[in-house]
Amino acid sequence: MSKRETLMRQNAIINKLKKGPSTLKSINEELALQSDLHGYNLKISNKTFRRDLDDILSLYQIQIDYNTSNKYYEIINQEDENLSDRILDAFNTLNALNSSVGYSDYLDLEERKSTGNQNFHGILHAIKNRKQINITYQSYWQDESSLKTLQPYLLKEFKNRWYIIAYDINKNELRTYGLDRITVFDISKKIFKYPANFIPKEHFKNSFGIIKNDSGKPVQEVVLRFSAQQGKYIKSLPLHLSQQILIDNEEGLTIKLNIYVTFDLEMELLSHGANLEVLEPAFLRESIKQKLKDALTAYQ
DNA sequence: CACGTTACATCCGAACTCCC
DNA sequence: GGGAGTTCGGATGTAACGTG
Repeated sequence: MSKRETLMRQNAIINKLKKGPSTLKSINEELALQSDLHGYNLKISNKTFRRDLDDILSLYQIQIDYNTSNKYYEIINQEDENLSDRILDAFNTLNALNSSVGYSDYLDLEERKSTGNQNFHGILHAIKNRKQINITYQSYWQDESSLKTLQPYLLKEFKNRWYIIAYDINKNELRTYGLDRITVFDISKKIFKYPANFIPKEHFKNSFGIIKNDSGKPVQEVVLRFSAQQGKYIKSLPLHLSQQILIDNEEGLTIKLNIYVTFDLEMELLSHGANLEVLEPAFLRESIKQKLKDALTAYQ
């Protein structure tokens, strides 16, 4: 059974359950149907089905549980649907590209900088099998590239870039690395233990993007006032899960976030320019004010 | 009774090696 | 360089026991 069949099978299980809860029997029927449709053999034993559920949880962050009272399987965590959808999407794209080998004359792919996706499968494999990885990493901030040994926990997408959340053996702490900055990648044979207390969703609960907390300050109540026009956009596409609307009228939109003040949050706030006023906390208001002043001096 | 867990044997594809 | 043979590790299935 090829790796692609495994991926297709797990995709089929997820898609089936996304349509609604299912008994094991009807999942097996769906797999048999898909096998006929695509000419693959996706039919499996109960044991492999169990293993697939574990894999789906660790790879796609989708939890599938058995509902004892109703006697069916169902997807439990729908809140983080975006992340798992994106991972599924990436998988499908990769599969399509993999199966297109030999067709390069007929495919004209968009030119773009590598996002590090070539390591996607390998890293997922390492996360799933709890294998340490060795990477050569070229930081944005340093000229020299460095060798790192990581225990990978999670792949996360943020603003069209992919990041790996991993425990850095040498630094002795949890770090985030951009896939596009990884120049050399290999999977070691060393197995690590996935920490029971690490819950990916919880880890980034109070973070804006992929930086957990670089200021060392506790979670802040950040109050922001947007122009009425920009407010419409912010309402339809909230900045953060914790976003609460305080005031919403023709003068503007005031919102509150419970969030760490990080570098990437400040960059986001600055990108809204004159459409945004930071009200609280005071240190953030001051920091943004200073950065805007600095920006202005370049034009004087 | 149906699912969950653990242990172990088996199978198969991928990678490696060797030879022509 | 590539085809045949070999090795190895990961994926799968079977079975036995646990659990609620």
